[in-house]
Amino acid sequence: MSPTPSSTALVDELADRIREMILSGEVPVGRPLRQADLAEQFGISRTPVREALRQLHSTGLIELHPHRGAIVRVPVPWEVRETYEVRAELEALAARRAATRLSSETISRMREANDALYALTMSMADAPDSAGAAPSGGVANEYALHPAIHEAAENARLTRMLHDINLSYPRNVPAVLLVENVRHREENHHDHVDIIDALAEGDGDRAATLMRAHVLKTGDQVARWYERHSDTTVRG
Amino acid sequence: MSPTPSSTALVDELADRIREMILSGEVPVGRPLRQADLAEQFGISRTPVREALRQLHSTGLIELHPHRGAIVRVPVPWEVRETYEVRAELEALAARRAATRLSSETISRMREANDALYALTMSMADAPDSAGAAPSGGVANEYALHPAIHEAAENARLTRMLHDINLSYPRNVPAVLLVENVRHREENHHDHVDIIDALAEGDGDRAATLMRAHVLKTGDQVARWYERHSDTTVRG
DNA sequence: AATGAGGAGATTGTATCCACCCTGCTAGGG
DNA sequence: CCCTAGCAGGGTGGATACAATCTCCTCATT
Repeated sequence: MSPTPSSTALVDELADRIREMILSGEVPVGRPLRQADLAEQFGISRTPVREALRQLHSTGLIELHPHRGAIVRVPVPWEVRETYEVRAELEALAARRAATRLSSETISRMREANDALYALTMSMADAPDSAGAAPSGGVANEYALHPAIHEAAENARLTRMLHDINLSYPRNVPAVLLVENVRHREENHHDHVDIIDALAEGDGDRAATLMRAHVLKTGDQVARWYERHSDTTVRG
Repeated sequence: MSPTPSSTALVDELADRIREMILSGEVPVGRPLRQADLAEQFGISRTPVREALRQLHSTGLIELHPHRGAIVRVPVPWEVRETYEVRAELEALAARRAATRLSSETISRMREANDALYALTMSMADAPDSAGAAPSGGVANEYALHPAIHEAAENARLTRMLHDINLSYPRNVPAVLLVENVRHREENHHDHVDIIDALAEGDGDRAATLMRAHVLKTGDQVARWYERHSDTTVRG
């Protein structure tokens, strides 16, 4: 969330910390975020906390009610669909641009990361204990393919907007989808393979089309997940 | 810039005011924005000013240097191209969605607004005095077609992202392009007519393709304008 | 004359303080 | 018994005060 030049470290880092608490599910959805509590928790005053919360509000992660405080925003399913529809177009653009810019080494690394992700989700499914609380660090690799494409697209604005979208909703939802559902896991891997193939051939149009369909499909799955778990905490 | 629930009125309104000062060119590019000055100017304390500036920073309109203050960000031409490339995809998506949702009355009103804009730019070109300092209020109608499509697209996230993009750069640049250049004026009007025709026929794919090309062309013109006026103030 | 150290002024970043707003409880009246 | 007005408490929004940092000017030294 730092467009070009880094602003002050403290409030941005603070916003990152709070955002991480929300995205990881450490702070349940709907829980009010008390400025005084956060200030005490981080050993600072309320002023930076206020600014950090406002920053999170601008990205749509929390709601700010006039004199009542801030609460973690609970995304309704149709919002998820809207977001993924936009994300699909942006990811498609990124894929189209990346197709003519990716080096063969990078593509090889993308294949490896994709296979590694597949193996990881399989192993996590085998251990049903950890299936629910997917460690965000490990499954953050799920996005390893996408960031590689974003970077290769060489469009800072595009990268930033996709980054912002990724920080809009708790990120453990797509992760649990991969772990808990065999079909999703297979389809995700297969989609990625197809996309990488198109990128390897330098076929931007096909990569874009595949990517758009892939993201829309994922969005549909995430939205369905939210529909199933509606009015429920999103702790995984 | 208010995602869903309105936060406090003051800072948001303040951010709008400052943003308007920047977008309208009232504050020259590169001029530092002093918190104390703004606070005194609006008769308030520095605290809300800080938060408003941070809000503007998150949209990329200003730069925040750690202990040195905020300055209006000068967009470099390649940034403009990047932004318009993203905007083209989003506008294309909006057009595709709008094609199946627009009522015939709305389309009629869009035609009228488009013709009115054409007449307005012609009259402004006839009066060379006001050509340079195009009143933003009048030429804000240039966007009348686009917001109508955004609204008809019925995707809040998409609308918000397009809105944010529109607030990223001084808006008088596309305006002067329309006023000062006959070919741009003609092409713009013609593009709009074609897009409206496609929308009237409910042809989403064609509307999207036309819109994408239209936005990319406009972006190219704007980027060229910036290239010509590089290291110059953007006052028109 | 050029360069670097040092200090004064200005400006931002953070902390603290006060006033207003909102909410929930309680008491009084219908 | 129910409904409404009033009051107390918690919490945020804004103002003010203080500390830290940066810039620029000045002056001494090479």
